[in-house]
Amino acid sequence: MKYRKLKGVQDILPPDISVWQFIEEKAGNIFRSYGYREIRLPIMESTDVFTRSIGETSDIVEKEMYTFQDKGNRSITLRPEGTAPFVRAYVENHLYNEPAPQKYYYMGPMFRYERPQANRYRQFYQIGAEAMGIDDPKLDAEIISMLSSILEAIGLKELNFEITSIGCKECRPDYIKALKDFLEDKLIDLCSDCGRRFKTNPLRVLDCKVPGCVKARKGSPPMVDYLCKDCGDHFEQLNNNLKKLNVQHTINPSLVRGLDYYTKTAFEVSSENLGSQSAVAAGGRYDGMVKEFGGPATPGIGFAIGMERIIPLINDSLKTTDGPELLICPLGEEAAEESLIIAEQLRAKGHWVEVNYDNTSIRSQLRKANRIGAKNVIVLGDDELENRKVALKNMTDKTEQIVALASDELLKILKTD
RNA sequence: GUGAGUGUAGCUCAGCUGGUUAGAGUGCCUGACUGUGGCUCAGGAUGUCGAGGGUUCGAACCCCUUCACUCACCCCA
Repeated sequence: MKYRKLKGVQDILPPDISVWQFIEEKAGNIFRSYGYREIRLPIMESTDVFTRSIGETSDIVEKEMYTFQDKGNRSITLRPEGTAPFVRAYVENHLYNEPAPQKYYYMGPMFRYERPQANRYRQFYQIGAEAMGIDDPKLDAEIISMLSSILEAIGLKELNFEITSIGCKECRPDYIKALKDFLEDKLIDLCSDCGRRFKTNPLRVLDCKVPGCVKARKGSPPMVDYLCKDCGDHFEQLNNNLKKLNVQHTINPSLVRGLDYYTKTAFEVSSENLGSQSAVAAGGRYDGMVKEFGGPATPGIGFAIGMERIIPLINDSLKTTDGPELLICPLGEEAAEESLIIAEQLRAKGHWVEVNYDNTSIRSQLRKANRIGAKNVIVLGDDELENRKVALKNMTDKTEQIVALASDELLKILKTD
């Protein structure tokens, strides 16, 4: 084989496409019922769109971005996530001038240079939503409820909704200090990764799976205890609203976000039925980001669903392999030409009609009809051409009906199927 | 970037402590059935044994290198 696909990308073939379309359709319908409108953005941006917002020292920026120089020596990056480009577009197109909340959704590929793994790819697809201009926790509750509706509509079960608040510019530093104070004298018990995390991103120590670290951080102060008045109230109201909306969730104070721009609400949905990469969707509030992008101070909240994370959870029965409504099997050259004409007439009426191009035995043509899942078949030979009548055979119940060899006669039969 | 596992037919995989001509199942094609499918039966096609090097009288099998895939760590949807 001369060429192979790049590491971490995948070819999505027709049997799987029906699953993708199912998800996209369900999600789109629910988005629109909540007033979210589709937005389509470029898959590449100026590199600094990401470095500033995601955080210079985050793993994504440090080692996972597909970045290259274009012919004009500009640094370009294939988007590793959807929110930063969205905020760029939001500001650039002055979308904040529309009445708040402004609500958008998108579906498309993201790119991260990571080692591929089960349910993790270098090119992966996200379905995302962003709601701008409102900082009321009712909106937080509503968007989480919408996410829940989408996942439910797709038929996912055994999901865990976890939420927390990671505070804001005011209260988070206090908490980080408190956490570091707590961990300081336990540093020897932590794994080497956590030793590093202690310096770069102490919050990360909270979700380390190494048993020694789990033990060492026992009794560590929870973030929610350190929230300022504003963040604390926000979080409390969010919880109340979620209860009223009947969204089952748990509070996980050690939930950590990988991106720097998040404030207050952070949430994640995971599945017990995936491998190690169990997060199917995640999101949070980003109240400072629009201003950082040069727009007016505007709160925002959003989430993204990982397509590749939900697809393995979907029932395989959605993988359909449809066949044509009619396969025309000609015997001989004259019949073959006549077949083309009939097929064209039926297609013009919107029917899926195939013509068999192999001039082989009727047996082998019917075998083929069976294999491609044709619903009906007509055999077109010398007799049929002469009498202008054909037997239209239903492949499922084996019945045959003699009809005139004319498109509208055939049409009548096809329609009743 | 780190660690482990796996590469044999289109697909799933056998192939003993190295032994001569590399197999099975499934799928594919054809026929039995002169113009009627699925079942059955018979026949047929398809492999640089991932690649390169080495050891050996002899390598799919042992050794080295390399590539690819998979899973996990890191991190994340």
